[in-house]
Amino acid sequence: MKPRVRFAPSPTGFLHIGGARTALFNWLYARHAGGTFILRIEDTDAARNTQAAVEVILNGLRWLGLDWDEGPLSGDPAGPSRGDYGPYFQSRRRDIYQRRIEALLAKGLAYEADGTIKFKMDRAPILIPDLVVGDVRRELTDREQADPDFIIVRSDGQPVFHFVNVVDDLEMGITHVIRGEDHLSNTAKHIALFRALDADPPQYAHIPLILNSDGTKMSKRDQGASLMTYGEEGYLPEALVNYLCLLGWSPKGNREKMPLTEVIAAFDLPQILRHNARFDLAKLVWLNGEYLRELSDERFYELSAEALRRGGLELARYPDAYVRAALETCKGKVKLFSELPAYAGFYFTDEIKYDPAAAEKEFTPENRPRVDKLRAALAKLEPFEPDPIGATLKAVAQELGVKTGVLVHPTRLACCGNTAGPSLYHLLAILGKDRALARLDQALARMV
RNA sequence: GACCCUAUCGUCUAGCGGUUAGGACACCGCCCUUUCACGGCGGCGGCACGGGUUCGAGUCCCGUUAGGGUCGCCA
Repeated sequence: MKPRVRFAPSPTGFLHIGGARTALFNWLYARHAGGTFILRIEDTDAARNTQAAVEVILNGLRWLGLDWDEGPLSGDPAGPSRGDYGPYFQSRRRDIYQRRIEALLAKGLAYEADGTIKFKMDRAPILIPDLVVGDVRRELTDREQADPDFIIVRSDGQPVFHFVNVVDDLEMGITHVIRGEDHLSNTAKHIALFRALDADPPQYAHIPLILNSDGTKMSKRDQGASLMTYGEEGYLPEALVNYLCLLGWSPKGNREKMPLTEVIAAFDLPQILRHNARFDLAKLVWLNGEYLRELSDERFYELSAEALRRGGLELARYPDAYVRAALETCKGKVKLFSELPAYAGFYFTDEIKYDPAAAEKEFTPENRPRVDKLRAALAKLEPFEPDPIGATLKAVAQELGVKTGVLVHPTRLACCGNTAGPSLYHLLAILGKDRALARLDQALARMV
């Protein structure tokens, strides 16, 4: 039987990074096993659900490249969907839940209490077979000893999570429930519910949680908790996906960066680690840099331009060829697109802000005649291209009896405002002789 | 309070009774070099603690400690 797995988020208006990884692991397993990946929206709590909140989830999954075989195609519960097990919004499955409630009532496995309907929970410990954790024997806690039964229908008639989750997994033919370990304890309730519904529970695989870098629980408000921020801050989805694969699962063989197709081939449930993992942003950044370096020129250009516009630079004022040439000098240099406004901004403005410490060090009276001599040489240079520019720098330095670096540093600072940046020879060529000389003059004026 | 899960460098991990405990990120040197980044070389750094079992334990068992999770008319 082909596996059927699902990602069943509640539309709260954002997609948690942990939820994204849960979706990823479900997706990976489905793709690995040739199964079906289903997206189901758990919108039973009407008060906090909106179409926009659902769109956040859909867009998040799309951004990551996690396509679902069954599920909604839009955030509209009444809108189109794909698959034969719909509706895929719990808010549209009221009658299904109602039938199941009536069945439990008829069998005496549920009863009314204070306007709610409660489920008659098993008193004996329940064995939870788990593909990741192993067999877990769950006993009742002291509070549950006092009253093991739990509410499955609220007094307003709305069925609650534990119940709808089980009913939907049953009705949708879910074979493997892959979810966060925070649900492990609750699984006893779910298994009892499956039994009461005369059904075999699916196989469970509880995956470890993602913690903050300090080891605390990652909650909504924590930095990096929201998937959306990664796109905004210049991360590539393929880098994030790769990183997420490495959190709680290992390809073995000292592999780090690896194509998704290979991850799919190697991925399996029993190899998932049992302990929580801390989110290490530095490693994500490194991976992002690795992927960014390999990007096609076109995609690099598009994402870079977007990042620069986001940073307030007016690219439209410059010829497209100029923008492309400028951005090409940045490829392989930055690890995040969000670094670009600071890194490449000098290409798109004439107001250079010098790094104060560097200015003090480089814009000295001693450097004035050197830069002046270089300026004169560059002014006569034709064609104004990287190789001859480099040769000029070296020649002037030699005449001056100094290392090339002595000229490079103040020149770079004059043109970029920074001590680090793209290849100086290339950047000067792209800036063009007029702009380059003007920046040199501006810097020269400060060297008194 | 009860119940459940977990424990290898700072972090992510390899290890599945016999290893000089391996790799990656980060960090620190050196090399390369027009800066930075990349790349190359090297360094720092770990089996939480205590008992067992065994000829032999990072690996198996128990306990302690620590971290995480759950016990809702949230999901």
